[in-house]
Amino acid sequence: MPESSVSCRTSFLALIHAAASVESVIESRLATLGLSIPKLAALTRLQEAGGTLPLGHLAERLACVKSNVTQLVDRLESDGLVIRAADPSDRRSRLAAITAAGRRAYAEGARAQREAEAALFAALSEQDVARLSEIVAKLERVRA
Amino acid sequence: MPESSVSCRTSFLALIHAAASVESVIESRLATLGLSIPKLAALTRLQEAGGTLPLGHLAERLACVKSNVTQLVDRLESDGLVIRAADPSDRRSRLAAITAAGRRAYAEGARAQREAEAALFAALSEQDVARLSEIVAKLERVRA
DNA sequence: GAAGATTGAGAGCTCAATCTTC
DNA sequence: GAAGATTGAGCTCTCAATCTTC
Repeated sequence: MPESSVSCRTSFLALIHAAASVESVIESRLATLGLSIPKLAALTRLQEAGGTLPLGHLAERLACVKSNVTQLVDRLESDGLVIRAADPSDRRSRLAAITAAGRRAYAEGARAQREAEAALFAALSEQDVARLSEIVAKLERVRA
Repeated sequence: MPESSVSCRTSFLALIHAAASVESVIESRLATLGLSIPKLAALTRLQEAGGTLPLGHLAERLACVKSNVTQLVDRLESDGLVIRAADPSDRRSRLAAITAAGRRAYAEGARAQREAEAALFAALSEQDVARLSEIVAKLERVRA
């Protein structure tokens, strides 16, 4: 769990960073299943797509760079959760395919994630959630 | 800039993650100065401490593991921003000492950070900031 | 033995360069 | 040449093991 602990003092950004660190609630639950957030995210996209996806598309849906997916799938593959297969329609392309073990891991991971999120949700009122999205939207506007 | 882009869809955690990604505002400004958030954080702690700090203390103030600081100081050292010195009082200990270039980098970096934060602040009302800290506090409570 | 720091291995991320196939 | 994927180099971070000094 990397999670830039070093930056935890950027005055008001500290708030945002602290908020982000609740990710660790989910992270630790997933860790007991041998999963991580990036791994579960990949399995989720794969599952959503029916089990198979060219690496490039997976990268898009994960909103990250292709080389990142190459390595993520490497790890997933050595975990036995995914395998690479040839793409019949284009020999340049490689398909990431979820395995039976991958589906099981996905199911358990998704449940753990739902539960952790429910706990987080429970701590906030509807109004809190609304305010949070509003604030985030304002902040996002600066970013551009 | 690592910044776990892959996890950007954990339903409501997506909000928090999006918020955290405003860090990139600061990150890119620092990048033009050859700095990063962790590097600037280390220089800041050093500056606060009068220019010198045993690596272990630096790790504490940075709220991270010692081995992380070892490597961070390695990079800072090859940037010429910090040097390692012997600790006269304890031969086990090594001192990280900020250099003249390090002080200059700190000054520029701190200014860039202040400006970026001011821009972020400007986007929020006082009430927004208050609400945000409140929400973060609630979330933090779950984390335990 | 305990406290400093470092090293080794590995997860997660990025960019630039490369290789194959279209 | 452009689109797939991969590789190489590097940043940030963690944990476990090691080495030196107390």
